[in-house]
Amino acid sequence: MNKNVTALPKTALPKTSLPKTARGAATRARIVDAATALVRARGAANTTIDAVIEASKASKSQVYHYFADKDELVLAVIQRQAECVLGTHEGLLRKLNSLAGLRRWRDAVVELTEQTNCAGGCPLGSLAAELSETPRTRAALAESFARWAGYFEAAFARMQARAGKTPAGDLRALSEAMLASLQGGLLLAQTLRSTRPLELALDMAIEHVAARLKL
Amino acid sequence: MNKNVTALPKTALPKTSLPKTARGAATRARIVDAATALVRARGAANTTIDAVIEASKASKSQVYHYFADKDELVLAVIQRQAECVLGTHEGLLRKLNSLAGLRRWRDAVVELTEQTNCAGGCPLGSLAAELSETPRTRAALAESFARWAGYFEAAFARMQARAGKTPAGDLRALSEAMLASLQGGLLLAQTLRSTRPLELALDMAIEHVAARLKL
DNA sequence: CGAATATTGGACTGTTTAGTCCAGTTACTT
DNA sequence: AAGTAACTGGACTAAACAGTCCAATATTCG
Repeated sequence: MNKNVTALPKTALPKTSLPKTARGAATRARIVDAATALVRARGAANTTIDAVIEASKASKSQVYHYFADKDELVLAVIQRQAECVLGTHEGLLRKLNSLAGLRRWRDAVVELTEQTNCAGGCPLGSLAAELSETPRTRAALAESFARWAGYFEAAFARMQARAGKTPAGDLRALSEAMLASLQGGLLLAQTLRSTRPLELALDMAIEHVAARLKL
Repeated sequence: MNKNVTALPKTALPKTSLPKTARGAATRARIVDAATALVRARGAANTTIDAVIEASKASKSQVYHYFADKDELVLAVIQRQAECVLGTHEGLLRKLNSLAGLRRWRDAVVELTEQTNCAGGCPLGSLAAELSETPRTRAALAESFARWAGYFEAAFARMQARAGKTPAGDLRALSEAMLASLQGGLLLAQTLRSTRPLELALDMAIEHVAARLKL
């Protein structure tokens, strides 16, 4: 895939149309949804277009009508998965403004991980590990992580405000450390099939936040 | 690959011989070394046997003489990479017995990451993200992580002993949190192409260790 | 030496894969 | 209704792929 010696930038000329009717939009969505589930289960490299076609009940011409090639589809999968993960965490973090709230978020994450027997790891983290060496996928994933960190940052700011502290300390740094703990904890949980490393990593990060925010 | 409905356990009958002469051992080593480099660069799923053959200057019959199938070769790659990574970190951690030493280890890791422009992430972490959903590869990776945590644990024990403290606290938990920070920091560093999240995660973990060990 | 065993070269097979192509159908517009 | 554009079905191609096979060459050892 994309082993050309002269790999041109993909965005040059679009060549692939966005859906222009509701029916087309539904087809495209079915394809992306099926691809997202398959990539989640087997990774991008192990997901074939034919499998996506079968799972989405689409035809080959439909896939190539909306996506120039497999790389484009994978990019759409990243965006779809990011929407989903960031949506979940934005919901969990949106109104958070206390250490107790942060601990409830921790419990929710652990619970979610337990429910899948620690399998699969973080949907976004797994994509990041596989797709961080190609520019466009890397950029999409980097942006997603940045937005994720932004949700933490906003929550920490609310925590600080609520405690009557003047906004101080590097909240961005704090949120990056939190995200790193989460990702590392989820990866170890996946490999060791235990939520323990995840719990330990998150508890450490929460303590760190409390200390830095003087809460 | 291995899509049989009746997937038998692989260890049943070996069918593949270990090298019995020095020449054979050298061939096998060449194959594993080449495969390890390719898997590191492109992931296991994107590494073909043919590419391994070309890179190692071996022939197809040589590969299948020493490995029953691609899965077996990937397993050998995991073991090889684990040897390498654990060897490096064991060397760095072996004589460590102080907070200052831990900070030097941190600097070495950051330095190493910088030298590759944050590309590739952790060689073992990347394998873990890709290969934690198949039993044998997952088991090999879990064991490697456990050994890695063991090196931290031993270092923390020395730190505690040197400070004249009685061995207290859950050193295992501390080392798992440290490993999680390292893995999460390396993943974010890889995706964001910046050592900053790695530095933040490691500094947080070191502070945590200091606090728990009362150093 | 000479038999037995280990190793090697590489052609070959059957399957899977990404991607192409075009004829046919559906929906929108006027 | 007719013309245009969007969408769809699926056969087809060329390349890549994992894995097989066997004849040939080395190496070991009694």
